[in-house]
Amino acid sequence: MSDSLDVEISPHSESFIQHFGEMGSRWGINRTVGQMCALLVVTEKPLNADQIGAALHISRSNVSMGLKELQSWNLLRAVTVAGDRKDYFTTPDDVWEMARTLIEERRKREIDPTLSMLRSVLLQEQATGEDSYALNKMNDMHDLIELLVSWLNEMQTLKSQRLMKLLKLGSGVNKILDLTDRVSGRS
Amino acid sequence: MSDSLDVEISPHSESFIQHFGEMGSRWGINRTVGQMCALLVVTEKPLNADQIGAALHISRSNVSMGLKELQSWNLLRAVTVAGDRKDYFTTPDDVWEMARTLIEERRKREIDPTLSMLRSVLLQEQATGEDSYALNKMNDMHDLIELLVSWLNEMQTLKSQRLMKLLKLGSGVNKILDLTDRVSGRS
DNA sequence: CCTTAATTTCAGTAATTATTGAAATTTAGC
DNA sequence: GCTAAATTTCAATAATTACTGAAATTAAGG
Repeated sequence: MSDSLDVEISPHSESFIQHFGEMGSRWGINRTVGQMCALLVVTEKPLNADQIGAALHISRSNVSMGLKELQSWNLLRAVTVAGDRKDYFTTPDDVWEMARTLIEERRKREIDPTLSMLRSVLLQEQATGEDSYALNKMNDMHDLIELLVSWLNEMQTLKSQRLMKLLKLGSGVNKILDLTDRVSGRS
Repeated sequence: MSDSLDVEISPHSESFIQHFGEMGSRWGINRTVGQMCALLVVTEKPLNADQIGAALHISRSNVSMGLKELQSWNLLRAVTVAGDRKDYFTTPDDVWEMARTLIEERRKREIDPTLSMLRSVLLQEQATGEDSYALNKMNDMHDLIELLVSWLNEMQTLKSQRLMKLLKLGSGVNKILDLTDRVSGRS
């Protein structure tokens, strides 16, 4: 059964969708995918591919490719409607969940490959000590990224409530750290 | 006085530079700029534009544009050599400093504009309560991003040593948080 | 199974972004 | 302030990436 193709988009939502389209290029994603994601976020009901295409004035095939892309980012929830053969899509309700997913995926794509590369280069490091300046830099970078990644992973294990509390504390954590230092007598 | 155009690049460094070129596209930067940055990181001595171009096999004008781009990311240190009219460039020695700069710049380009957009949309919010679902989502997103950004800003104020300690603590902070909660009687 | 709706794939084309060489501008030393 | 070296700008073009419509594939309902 074909639903209406008219998806009501308020001016506010329109701004929001446009913005995500423009920002898309600054992220690794393209305009269309950014707009699709934004549309699904601000639309309460799940949408089918035709509705998405109509709302954003893009072709059906472009929608299909965009959905595949969003799926690869784990940002899609598929919904099946009884008596309708079309697939309906929406994004997770909780923006915190989305943020976590986004951070995790970006880590996988943008940081992990560099960590692997650095590991493999440093592993092959000959005993010759040649180009020690460069190897030293790579080592520093490796350690930094490894620390960041393992910290990120630990944060990912926390419940959203806990994470929020931690974030709100901000550099206040520093004071606590200060305290524990003094107690255990470290610098 | 024209230095040699031959910049020695070890196989290790070559892998490193290639990798940053490829990853460049996943970041918002292009291949060439990624390679230039990587080259300057692993090369001890500052390089001039001709040397960079020769090392990466790119045109002089491309180097010029790339340098401008890197400059806009605050990732360049310019060095003047006595008796040489050419400009020499390198990246900051400390990879932690570079990481901080990178995170700050990415925040400015990728997060701040979205925060502004959300603020302005939410500010215009009419009393009508129309499209409340979308406005609600934007509000959630606004609060999340604001929290993240202010946390990032606070972290930026910490000294590298302090930051490292905090990162190493990881979710261990959670236990301390737990403790303070119990002491002050919160959940 | 067969039919038809729905989705995906893909080759061609459009749009965007990156790169170049030549010309213009800037800069430093005389 | 003149000269020559160094750098930047910019219009042309190369390379890449995005988008489309048509054809192929998949999947649901009888």
